[in-house]
Formats: sequence, structure tokens, C-alpha cells
Amino acid sequence: MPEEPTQAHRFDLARKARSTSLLEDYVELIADLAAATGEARATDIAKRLGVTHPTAIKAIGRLKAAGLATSRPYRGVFLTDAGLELAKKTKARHRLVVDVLIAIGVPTESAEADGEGIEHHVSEATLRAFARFMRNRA
Amino acid sequence: MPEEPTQAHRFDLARKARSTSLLEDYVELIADLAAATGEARATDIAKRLGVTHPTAIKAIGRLKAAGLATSRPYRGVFLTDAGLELAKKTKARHRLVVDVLIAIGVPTESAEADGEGIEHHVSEATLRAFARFMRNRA
DNA sequence: ACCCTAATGTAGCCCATGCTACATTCGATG
DNA sequence: CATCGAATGTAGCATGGGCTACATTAGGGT
Repeated sequence: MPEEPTQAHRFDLARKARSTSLLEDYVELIADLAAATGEARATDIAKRLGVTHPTAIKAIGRLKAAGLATSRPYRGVFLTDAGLELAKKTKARHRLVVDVLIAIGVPTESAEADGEGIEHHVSEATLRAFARFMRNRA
Repeated sequence: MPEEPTQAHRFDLARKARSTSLLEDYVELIADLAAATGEARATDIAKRLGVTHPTAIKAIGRLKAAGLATSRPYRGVFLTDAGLELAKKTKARHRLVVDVLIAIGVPTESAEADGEGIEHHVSEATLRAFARFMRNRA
């Protein structure tokens, strides 16, 4: 039943995407912070995401459980190789999605805002089509 | 603080969209079933969404709490005026999103699948841009 | 060297969204 | 018209992802 394009299957994919989107957001942000300031602190992560710090810390716990990050008490958060990999992919997808929205004529601010949610639902096939679209336009 | 395009604010919008997306899915589906078969039964809803029936029934309870639907024990589910309104808007948005994806070159099946998740994150401004895009192309 | 602040961590709560297992009710059919 | 299967409803559990309130630790400034 790998290829079963029923409506139920589509909703299933959407649910899966929703559940991974949080982790992707965190990983992407941690990579950004690490690149910008050398380290990713829980408080900064929380501030950037607009959540309280316990929420961020709990999420970081889930990242660790998922093998995407490591952290020692009272130290910052660091991505594992798997985390870095995911961050790279997520970041590239994010950029491409926003670029396509802008190319279509979506105002920049809307593209940035909506892209934050949309990116997590873009499959590989759609991503390839996006890349093709950007390549082929004037 | 209505106009504050910070990253935190964008994540906030994405979270809000995630929390409403479930209700939108249900309302849209109920409208479809009602149009197709004359009534929306909990079991059919569950089957179409790919969840178990208690899950669907609980969600229907939330729909009722939100004033989007009504139902009496052992009868089908019916949308309120507000529910119909939301269903109409959601359905139109869904179509437009899928159409734009296809126009960009996304394979139909991917467009249908990804659209299911993407639609909930498309703002009014982006929607308008999408409509403009579809109008202006060859 | 101490202490104060800010960062980090913990505990405990809430709600949404899924599930399984069990109970009830409807309605079709023998 | 009685019964049995399917639909509906209920109970109870888990997890994710928020929160507030409180505890602990790190580290810079006097």
C-alpha cells in the first residue's frame, strides 16, 4: 500500500508533516543561531519562536530523543550530524518556497509569513517542480 | 502590536494556522459529503480522514463547541451557517492552491497531496496574489 | 570572594488529537 | 416483531506542545 493516493492517505501525510514541522523549525533555528552567534541558547530559541523557555526546553528534549541534537545541563544546544543534515534541507526548502511565492507575486512579508507554515508541507516532488519553475522563468 | 513582522510573530501565525486546520478539514469534508450523499455520517467522515470513529466524534464535538456544526445523537452532522461559510471559503482556497501548484508545474498527485497541508497556511494576501497569478498567465 | 541576576531546569497543569476497548442504539431482515 | 450487525457514543489512556510557578546554577561586577 505504498502508492495509494486516497484522500485518507493525503490527510495522513498532512498529519505527519504537522508533527515533524515543530522539530524542523527548532533545528533550522538552532542552526541559524549557531551560525550567527556561535552557540544556541535555550532562552534565545524561546524568544525567537515566541514561546516560553520551558516549552523550548521540552522541545529540545524531544530533539535529543529524536537524535537531532545534544546538550549538557546549563550548556547550549548542539545539532548532531543528523540534525545538521535536516537543518540544511529544511533551510534550502524554506528559501525555495519563499522565493517561489515572491516570484508568483506574493508580497514579501506575506511570503515570509506564510512560507513559515507552508514549507513543512512541500514534498520532494513539489520541491523539484519549484526548482524547475525558478530555473525556467524569465 | 498588530503589525509586528518579527520571526516570533510569524511562528505564532503558523501555530494558529495549525490549530485551525483540523476544523477546516472537517468542515470542508462534511460539506462535501452533504453535497454528495445528502448527509454526513461520523463513520464516513472518519473513513475519509483516515482516523478512527471516536477521533472523528470528538472532533465533531469541538466543531459544535466552535459553533460550526450541530448534531443530535445517532443522527448525522450538519453545518451551521458559520460552518457553511467556512466550508465555502476553505474549499475555494483549496482549489486555488492546487490550481496554482499545477500551473507552476507540480505533478497533479503531488499538488493534491501537498495542497491538503499547504492550504491552511495561505493568508488572504497570498490568496489574492494567487488569484492574480492565475488570471495573468497565458 | 560574594552575591545578584539571568539562564536553565523541574513540576504540574491544560487542551488537542490520536488510540483501544466497551456500551448503546438504530434499522434492516429473517 | 425480534434479533443481530453496523453505526454511534463513552471511557480511559498516551503524546505533543503550550503555560505558570518555583528551584537551581553559572558567571559577571563590586
